[in-house]
Amino acid sequence: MARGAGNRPTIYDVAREAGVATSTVSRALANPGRVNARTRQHIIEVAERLGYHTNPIARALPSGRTQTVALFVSDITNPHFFGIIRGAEQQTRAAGRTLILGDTEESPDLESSNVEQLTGSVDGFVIAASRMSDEEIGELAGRHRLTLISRQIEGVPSVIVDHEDGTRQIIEHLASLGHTSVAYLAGPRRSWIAAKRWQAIRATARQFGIRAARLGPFPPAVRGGAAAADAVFGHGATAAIAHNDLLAIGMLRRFADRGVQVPKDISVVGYDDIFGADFCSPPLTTLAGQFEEAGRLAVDLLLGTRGSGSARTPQVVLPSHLAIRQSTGPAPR
Amino acid sequence: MARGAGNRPTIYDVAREAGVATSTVSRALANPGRVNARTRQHIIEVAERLGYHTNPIARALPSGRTQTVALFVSDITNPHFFGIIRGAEQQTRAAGRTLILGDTEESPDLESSNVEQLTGSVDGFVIAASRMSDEEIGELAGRHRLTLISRQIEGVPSVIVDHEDGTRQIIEHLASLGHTSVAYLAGPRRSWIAAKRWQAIRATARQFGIRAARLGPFPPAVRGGAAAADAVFGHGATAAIAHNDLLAIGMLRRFADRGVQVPKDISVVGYDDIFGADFCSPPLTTLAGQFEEAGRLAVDLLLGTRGSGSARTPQVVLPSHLAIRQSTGPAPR
DNA sequence: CAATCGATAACAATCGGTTGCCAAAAGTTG
DNA sequence: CAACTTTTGGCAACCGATTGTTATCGATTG
Repeated sequence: MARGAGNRPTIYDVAREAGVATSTVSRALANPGRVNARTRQHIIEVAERLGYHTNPIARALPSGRTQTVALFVSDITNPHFFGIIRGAEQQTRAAGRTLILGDTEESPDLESSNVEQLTGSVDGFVIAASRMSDEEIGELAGRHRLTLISRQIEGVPSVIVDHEDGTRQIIEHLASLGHTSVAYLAGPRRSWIAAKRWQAIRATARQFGIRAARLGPFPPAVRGGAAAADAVFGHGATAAIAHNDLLAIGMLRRFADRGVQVPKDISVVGYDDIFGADFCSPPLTTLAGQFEEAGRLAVDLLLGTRGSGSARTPQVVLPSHLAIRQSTGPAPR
Repeated sequence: MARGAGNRPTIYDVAREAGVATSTVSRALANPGRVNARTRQHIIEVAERLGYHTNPIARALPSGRTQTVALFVSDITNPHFFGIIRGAEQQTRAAGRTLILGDTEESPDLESSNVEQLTGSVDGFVIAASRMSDEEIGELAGRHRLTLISRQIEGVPSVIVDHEDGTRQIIEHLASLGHTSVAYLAGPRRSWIAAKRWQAIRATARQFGIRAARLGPFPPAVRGGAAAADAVFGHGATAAIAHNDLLAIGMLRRFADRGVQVPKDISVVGYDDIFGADFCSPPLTTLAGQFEEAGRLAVDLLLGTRGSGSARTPQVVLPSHLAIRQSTGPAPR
């Protein structure tokens, strides 16, 4: 049988060297109090000398706990997720765990198959911007420890950034600039948050007496921006609310190419405040949220670190605020 | 003893249900040919019906192979690494493995302690932009499967993007624009690639009869740009070569704030061609490399997928090309 | 001085697969 | 039909740690 790489010393080596039983070594290392202080000290010294490290695989087998958390994002190339990844990585490490990262490429099937594949290797899952249906997620949540980011479902712990209030801020901002017709450049059909954004836009626009139209969907990436820009230009709205910053940045570029001036001819707003939103041209007005914090919280919820252990499933809503930059301005008359 | 989460069916359940021995189940699932086709079919059906999935932990224990690869990056917030992460994730998944991501926060100690902690849980390590010394890396490479990105050390497999030729392209470009004095805004002291870049800049500049100065080091982040911009302005060089695009973008912003015009008053060049380099203001001239490919290749090398198994340790050098945009122009007279 | 009690350490089962070896069954040949 | 070869399946050990249970030892106490 192939030996594990490197022939690292095992608990048996330590036990033999220290002249005690393996169980004593195990307890000395993990469970102080069950073993004499002197013996314990001796064992620790021997372990140190031999360069012993406990084998995480062997430890995980009986307990079923791997000290590992998986994070899935719907598109690893979207800078929006960097904050989430970073926060989750930090918090996971702070809890002495390890983070596994997966890209689900906007595919609900890849999500569930990834979960299936990693079951047993991880203690729980954080899924950001899931593309699965409510039913699928509910079913998965029943069989695994699972926390959501940017998705809210009854009975499943989640962290989202306040989209309703955020969208209100956007509409209010545009209304105060005199816009009376806005277009929402929609995100993926399966995106829960895209649906919520449109709902909020429509409802708030009505309150402010603003016409709102939904165009698209478009790929939520820079390359989707050209079609989106052309669509909104054809539609005639004076303000465009892009599903996310990637799309918005792509639109800015297209407008520049076509000689459309932003914000003189048209205002553009995005969501997420990603890296680059503050130095694109013109700098983008966008809804900012604490996504790093969202990543941290999601891991906390998953590990049960946070909260008084109340019976209710925690549904955290983080505040959002509009970062107003130069891509929005007074409506053309 | 706590049962593993969910009480998933084991190979024993399948064996009992199918009326065969566990070894037969194991072989039927993994080793076709050692078991009768009919029996095998039956076992597979039973496994399917029971919803059986092999427990990766249990499988890993005897073999010592976890089908898992770890990737460490020196700063998870740097978009430069996104391409690498993405490529590594893709290739890992393509090989049926799982990627573990770690942030080492520019700290050599965190690198080695992370490696130590994950030893036994992963089959190998990919370290991008390692901050460890050659000796430490060599020592680590002796005890673990290890591949480097953006770092070259005798005897350790690695993938780098051609910095010498790339730097030659930068200097040549600046020379052709009439610049006679360039400044290199240095990256972290422990960065191998920062040292290499400066070497190449100095050597090539001499060939072209250009004066070269090294300023810094500066934090390789947008926030480092202000100090870097002021330094190069004070120095008087007409062209600035920033250690990376983050720093370059930070400089562009500072120049804009101070009313220094790029490229009329000063030219700016970066390295990496990160997300945002093409839409910052002005768009950044920068050295582009195939970093996604680098991530893929590094995983390939690690897993031994690539190569004819030659005895020499593979040291891949990927080509680079200068993406010329609007941040460079003729030298002011 | 003996009985009892507590602290400490050892034994052994267990987690869920994999695999070397052997035995039984099936098939082949003289 | 017997002897022999080839499949095929089962037994059992093993990976390295954890943990419930039991044995042992010394100390305390009636």
